Amino acid sequence: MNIKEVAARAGLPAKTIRYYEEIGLIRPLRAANGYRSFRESDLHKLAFLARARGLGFSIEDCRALLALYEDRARASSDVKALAESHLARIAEKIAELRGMEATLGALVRACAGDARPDCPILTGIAGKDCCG
Amino acid sequence: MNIKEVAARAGLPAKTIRYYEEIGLIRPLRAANGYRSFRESDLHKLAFLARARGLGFSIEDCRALLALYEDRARASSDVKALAESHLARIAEKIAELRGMEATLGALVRACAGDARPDCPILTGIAGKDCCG
DNA sequence: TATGGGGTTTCCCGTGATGGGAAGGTCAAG
DNA sequence: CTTGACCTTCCCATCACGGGAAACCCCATA
Repeated sequence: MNIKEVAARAGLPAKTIRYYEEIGLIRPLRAANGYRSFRESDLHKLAFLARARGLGFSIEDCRALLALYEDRARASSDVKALAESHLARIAEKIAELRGMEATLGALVRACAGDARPDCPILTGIAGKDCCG
Repeated sequence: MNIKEVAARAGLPAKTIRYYEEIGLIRPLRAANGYRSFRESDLHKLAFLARARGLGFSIEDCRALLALYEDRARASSDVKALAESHLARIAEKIAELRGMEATLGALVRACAGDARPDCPILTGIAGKDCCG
């Protein structure tokens, strides 16, 4: 399989696939003409990576997940620990964003949004009572 | 005021303040020795920037907000439009993160997390039924 | 056989918003 | 005069790619 087909099937840009090879996440073979030659196992790994990235795992997390995936002697507790720590990061981010949403939402609701210059959003950002 | 004091009072690292000058968000004076010399107005702008960044606005959004803040002839509708568009981006991100949280959370709950290799998290990421 | 068009390769630069750290100038206190 | 804290500029690194150039490869058609 050449890179374009594998890209289509894994749902990843060709650029990303080359990058993943460069950082050692996959090791496709090479044809005589220098083209990358992907096996089914490469495609499988790329699809795994695409899904893990879609769940927000960092590249290094993905590397660890892939290693666990390929290690038949793994303990599921190792996988779960990784996933739980990522879940915690996700929850933190959500909390942070919700804080922003609440603060900014209140300012937006207080703003008339007309042609006049008076703006609670600006005074809110400027004032000491903002972003508590 | 030298940079360290202004950094402490604005709640920003000195590095960040230098960067903000470099990209033209602030224009502090210079003392004879080459040191930056911050006025109260610079401090005020930096505090504004720190809060706007804390609300998740991008640097370019901050530039626009600062311009509006300094423009006495602004229309509050312009500010509100900017803020609402940012609020929408925040909501999108929250939705995306909640999707991840739901999917990954379900996988984590299904995983025994013991010494055995069987792991619904890995098969979930590997399988076609993962990530919507 | 030439030509065209698409696929592929490597290489280098850019992103956003800083952080780290080196090399060197300046200032106030002891 | 020295020490140590502060300041300066400059360059490189982050993270996960994306854009685009220059060159090579393959296949089909005229």
